[in-house]
Amino acid sequence: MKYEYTIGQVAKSAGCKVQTIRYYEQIGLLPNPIRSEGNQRLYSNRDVHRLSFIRHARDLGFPLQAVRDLISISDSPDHACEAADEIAETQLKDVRARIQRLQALEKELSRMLDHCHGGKASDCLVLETLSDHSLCVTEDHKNPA
Amino acid sequence: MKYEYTIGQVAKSAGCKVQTIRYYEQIGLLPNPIRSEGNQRLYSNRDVHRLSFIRHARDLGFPLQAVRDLISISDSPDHACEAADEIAETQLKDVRARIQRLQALEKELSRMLDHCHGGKASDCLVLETLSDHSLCVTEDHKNPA
DNA sequence: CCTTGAACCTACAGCTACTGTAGATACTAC
DNA sequence: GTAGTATCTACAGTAGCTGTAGGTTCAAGG
Repeated sequence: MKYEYTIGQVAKSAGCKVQTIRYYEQIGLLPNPIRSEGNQRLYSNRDVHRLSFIRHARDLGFPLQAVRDLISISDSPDHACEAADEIAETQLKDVRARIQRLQALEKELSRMLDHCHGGKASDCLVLETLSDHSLCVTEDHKNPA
Repeated sequence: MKYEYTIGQVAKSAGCKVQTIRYYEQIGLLPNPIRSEGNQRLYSNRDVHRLSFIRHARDLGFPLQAVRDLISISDSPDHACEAADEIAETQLKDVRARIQRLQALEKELSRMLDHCHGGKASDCLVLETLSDHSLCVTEDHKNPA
């Protein structure tokens, strides 16, 4: 196995910061890489691949713990697909819940702004609405998301 | 002005934790309340009102700095409504961007899962997709949100 | 009056997922 | 040889709380 990439090159190809890679190493998400004579980290293609797996999962909004689980699944020889499935499904539910919540927020915010644009500065509906929760149309945003 | 509410009562009515209130006080979002003889915090209706303003803004996703700005606007005598408007509008844009991003994630996640359900455990598309960014249909999720 | 238990107090550590900084060393190009 | 960039370690800081430890205060019951 060739170890040919510096941390900077790897960071660039993964679209993340150098510190992020060191952070992943520190928390055990990436293995300790070998070092050059001058004590600089050297990465193989395999390492690069793992990092891109992590970044992709993170881009998809998976929390680090889920990424950890996904890695251990994909590392295990029998690839327990159902477990990976379940993690992805949990994540999907979470994403959908967040979308719902954000849409409720959007509704309330734009309602607030619509009214305010029409009114005078003296009776700013933005501030009034914020002051008085009872003016809310939607109460959905109180739900966890 | 009557100071009649304990921190616990205020927390309950605002739907937040006691610690959160102390935290808001610490960072200067809530004024230092008066204290009872036994050194316990006592709040007025005005304090309760301000906390509910803060919580409502937070429920709407405003970051604390925006909340700070909104408070100072609503505290100022001439109520610069346009400034409040602008903050709300920024927030609305942000919410919409987040919705877009999350919808892209949703699409990719469900695509991933759809394929996986159909396939065999041996070629888990969840793990494969995560491994290979090039399998992505949407690349939108790379945009900041 | 005394005790019990809940609510309160301060001060600080911990959470997620990084990001930034300081000061030192290594590598690359001219 | 030297300049400039990349890397190294170690640690502090970010947002927005939340939890914990170890101690006080308060309200109710016996």
